Amino acid sequence: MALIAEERQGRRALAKERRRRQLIDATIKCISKKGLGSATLADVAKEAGMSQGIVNLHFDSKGNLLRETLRFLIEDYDALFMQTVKKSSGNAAETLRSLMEMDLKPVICDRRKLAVWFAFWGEVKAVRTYQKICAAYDDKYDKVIKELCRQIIDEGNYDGVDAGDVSGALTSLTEGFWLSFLINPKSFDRAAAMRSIESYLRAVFPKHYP
Amino acid sequence: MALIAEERQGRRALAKERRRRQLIDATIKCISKKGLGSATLADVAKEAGMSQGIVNLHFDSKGNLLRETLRFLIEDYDALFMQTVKKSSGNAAETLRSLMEMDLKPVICDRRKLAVWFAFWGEVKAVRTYQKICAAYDDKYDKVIKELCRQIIDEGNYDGVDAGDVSGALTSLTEGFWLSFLINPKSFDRAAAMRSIESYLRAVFPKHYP
DNA sequence: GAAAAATGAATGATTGTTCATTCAATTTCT
DNA sequence: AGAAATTGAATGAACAATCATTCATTTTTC
Repeated sequence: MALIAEERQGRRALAKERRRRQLIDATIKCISKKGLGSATLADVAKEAGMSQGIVNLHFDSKGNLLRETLRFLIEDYDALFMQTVKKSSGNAAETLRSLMEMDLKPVICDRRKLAVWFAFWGEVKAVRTYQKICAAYDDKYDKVIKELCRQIIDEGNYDGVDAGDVSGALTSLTEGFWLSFLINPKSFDRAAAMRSIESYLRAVFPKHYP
Repeated sequence: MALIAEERQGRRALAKERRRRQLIDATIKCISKKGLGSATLADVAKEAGMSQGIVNLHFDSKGNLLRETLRFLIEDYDALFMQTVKKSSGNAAETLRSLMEMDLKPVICDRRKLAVWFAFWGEVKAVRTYQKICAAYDDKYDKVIKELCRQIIDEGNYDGVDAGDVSGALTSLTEGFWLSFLINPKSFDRAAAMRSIESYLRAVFPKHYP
């Protein structure tokens, strides 16, 4: 179906999709540079090298542009997450470690992108749409990680370890590291962060992470 | 020094300080309600039940009001942090746990306040002043917690445990929980978060947290 | 009654949105 | 196939709304 639709698309439709993507890229740059509140449509258009009214032409309104930008960020993350799960299928312990490593990779743990994530998170309580989008995906990832923990606990017969507690700790760990990196990039150390995560995994699941 | 300054203050000066405080409170409410970008000075004045030009009278500019609001939030947190350290002096392990518990107390882990924290964090990369303020305090807390970890490691002769790694992980944990609470308040469970933290402490310092 | 505080209407700058117009691509017609 | 007609993308000037800031005036405090 997607193929048929794409075949139908002439140069025009493809160009349109490209334009939207270029504008979203420009939006990300502008937000990371000036903040969500101060990034204007003129800034975005200039950053993209296009004209004043271009955003309203392609997105109708600023609100739409911002929502689509958030959606793009999430889908970008989601694709990497799913790909990571798929690649390392089979071994739960290995999958879990891969996912933790993924969150610290430069593609994700990039200050420019993180600034935009936090900008949206900062409006989550004020803008219901943002919250819904974020909450839905957070739930999804939490379920996957919890299930991996469950499997590991089952395999290792770990006593007194709750899958939910561990998965909660793991996701919080990475999100907290992101904040540290955003606020204090100089003192942040990717390797140290990964060590922290591994030391935690080793402590909780000693048989799986020797 | 603070006392002398306050004694010097007549009713007027006190009222002025009270006004500033009321305006900061109103600002916090407005930011949590509308977001940092959409909260206007008219909103703040209305929330405080005062007149249009009141913010410029007391803070000169909107930028100043926002900076002072961030400073207020931090000093508020700082006071509690220092008080917690002071109270539970003596035992490093106990102090550390108290600090972790503190971060999950309703006074701190309050969605309205957290929304404002994240709003500022979302602009950290764009507004240098915010970054400097946040980074300075983050450093301060990191040092305290790292020192506590060092003591615990020393007491317990823990091998292969790095104080910096553990303190980094602990602060990341709480900050990550704050984000979870902000995004998904329904599925967030204070007790579960505390269990996660304790499970981490138990895993890393088994002799101190049995 | 003088000084300070507070008000709220007015101001000017910023910014999202609209729209008439231009230009290029695609389709239709011969 | 090539000319004419149509469509839709893109522009940027103009518009309208919003909002921080100012200030003349009123109210309160000492």
